[in-house]
Amino acid sequence: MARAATTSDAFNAIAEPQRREILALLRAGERPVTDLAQELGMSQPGASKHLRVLREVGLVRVREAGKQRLYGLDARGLRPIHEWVGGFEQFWNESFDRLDTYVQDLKQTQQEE
Amino acid sequence: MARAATTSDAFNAIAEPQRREILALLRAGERPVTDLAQELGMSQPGASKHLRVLREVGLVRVREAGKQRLYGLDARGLRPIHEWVGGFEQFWNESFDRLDTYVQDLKQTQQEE
DNA sequence: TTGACGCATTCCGATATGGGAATATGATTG
DNA sequence: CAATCATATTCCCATATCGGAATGCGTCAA
Repeated sequence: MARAATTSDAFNAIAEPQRREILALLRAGERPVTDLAQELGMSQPGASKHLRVLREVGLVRVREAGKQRLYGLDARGLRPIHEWVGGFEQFWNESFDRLDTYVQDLKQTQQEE
Repeated sequence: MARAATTSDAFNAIAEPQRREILALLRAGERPVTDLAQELGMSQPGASKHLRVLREVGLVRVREAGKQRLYGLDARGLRPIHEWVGGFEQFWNESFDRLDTYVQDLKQTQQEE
């Protein structure tokens, strides 16, 4: 088997930096593709491809507006990620005083040898 | 270019479900490789490979303990992710009343035609 | 030393990627 | 209808993946 598809879930979709930038931009409101492409310095096909991925995982919605297609944010799919990561909050605070102490002890032990 | 390396940052590293499971398990404390492999139903080399990725992005630390290597959680690298995703919190609440409303309006409009 | 154990690495195959270039599609305008 | 604008899709390439199988390597016990 190979790596999971970027479209397999939001975790994979947001692993790509440019897609994160797109999402960030869309917080300001809906935007047409070319707009996004230009603002982020990517090609039009590039933007379209990233938007396709975001659409497939449901992080973005499209609305037809004449010639244009306006993409808008649908952040609901980010919530599970926030919750999963949040499950580690106590560990990036509390716990690591211990670990740092441990590391310092180690260094000191080595110096003493 | 191809897809970014899984080791390029924490976002990529946690895109893989099994690595997420490893991290979750490690909240309970340090564990040797074989332990993890067995508990998660993966092969030993499989576990080793995933742990390597997690180590390279700094989400995990190793400690030699005789024959064994004890892996421990270092969740600090998850904090930036939590913050980035958190930047969308207002959008998965507030904003989507509007969008849902919009969608309902659309449906109604179509029925009326 | 010889085994045995715990882990890491390497080699393989199948697969999916992101980017660039070219092209197709669809709606709008004249 | 023809031309044009806004997007999407397709093709191609270089690259990196995850998984399985086999193997390497360091540590400990007899």
